[in-house]
Amino acid sequence: MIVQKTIHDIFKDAINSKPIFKDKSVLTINFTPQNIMHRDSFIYTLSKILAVSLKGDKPSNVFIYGPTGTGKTLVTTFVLKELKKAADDNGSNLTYVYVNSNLKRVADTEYRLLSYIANELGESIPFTGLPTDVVYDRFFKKLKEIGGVVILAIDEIDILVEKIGDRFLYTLTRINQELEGVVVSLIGISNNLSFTEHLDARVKSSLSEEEIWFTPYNALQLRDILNERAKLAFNEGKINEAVINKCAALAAQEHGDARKALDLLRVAGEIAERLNAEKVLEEHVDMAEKKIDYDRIFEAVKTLPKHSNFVLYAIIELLKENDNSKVLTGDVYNTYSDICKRNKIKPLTQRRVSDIISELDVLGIINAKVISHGRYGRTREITFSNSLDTYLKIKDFIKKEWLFND
DNA sequence: AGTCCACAGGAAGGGCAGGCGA
DNA sequence: TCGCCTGCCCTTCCTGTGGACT
Repeated sequence: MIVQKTIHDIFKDAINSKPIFKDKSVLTINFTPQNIMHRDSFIYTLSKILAVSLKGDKPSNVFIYGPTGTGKTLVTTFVLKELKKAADDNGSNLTYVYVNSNLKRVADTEYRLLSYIANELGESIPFTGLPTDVVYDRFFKKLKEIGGVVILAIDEIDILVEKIGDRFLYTLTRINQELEGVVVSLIGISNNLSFTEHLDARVKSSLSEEEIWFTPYNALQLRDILNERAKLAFNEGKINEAVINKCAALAAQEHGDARKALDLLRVAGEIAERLNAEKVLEEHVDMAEKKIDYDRIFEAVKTLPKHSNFVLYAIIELLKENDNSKVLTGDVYNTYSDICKRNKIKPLTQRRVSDIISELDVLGIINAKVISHGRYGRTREITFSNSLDTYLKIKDFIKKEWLFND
């Protein structure tokens, strides 16, 4: 009788229980909330700077900087959308283009960037094939045709400058003297303040006509944000205050990163869902933290070409042998060459492998620090940026993916 | 103070593929 | 189809470098 009642309850619960999520998309970075919390002063400042465009005047160029997940992109796109609405209502000629330099095939080269912006403005330009000056001509022609005020918001502008230099920015900041009937204004967004030190002095002063520094969120502000989003994202009773506080606290430790806080909350919810839990618990947040780190590395590794995978494989093999301490470039190159030979593949040169190690470091897959051993030379010291378990899984993936003899 | 190591990393350029315009 | 232009990946050649050793 008791058993029957239990089974009955299980079935009844299954029928009656609500899913954990109401709308998961609320917890992604693409979601723009109606109410942007704790960023009022930044919205006000940026709006004030851009408002002159409604009268057809050129707004100052703005340089926005601050750590990751402090709402720079959110505030900028929000203000631009509102500005566009106001311009349309007002009959002002205003156009804006938002460029994320971190997207592959957008800002790898000056050509790509130009063709991307031109395409956004409605000028069809192939992604390769034309001489750069022809692309510039078409771009300028399109700008003249559009006329009015054109605002270009370039996100992660530091990555752009690193890849293609500052010539393009120089041209853009000088464009208003060259073209009649159109004014172009720039918004540069970056989480790396020091990058401006390498800019041409004229570009630097021009880009920084106005500067806005986005301060990180504190744990209380993150909690407010998460609470607001959780109301929209989760069904009632599926999440409690303690879980939200934990996500906020973990993200606050990492320079107040709202993106990280939202990721933690979303992944914790997904884990709870997968484990058929009644609601999201604090232990799900711990699991989420580990999963996010693994996924981040795995996603990066998946896109790497063959030789980068082999180099990473060599690093993992060596670090495992060395008890997870550290390895040097020379050792990595020897092991990598052995792996290539075993698989009948011609190894790349040490010069190229040195660059691959740098690339892996930039992607956050490993840590590589240049150190000097004095008499015994200068090299890079390579360590894991994550747990050994994560790398062993990555190693298995590489082995399966490239089917080689280890 | 000078030497030397083991690279780091810049510069130049080759080879290939994709795409355009005549 | 062909010449031209670009991006991408790579090699070759080279100079620079921090600090232990002599």
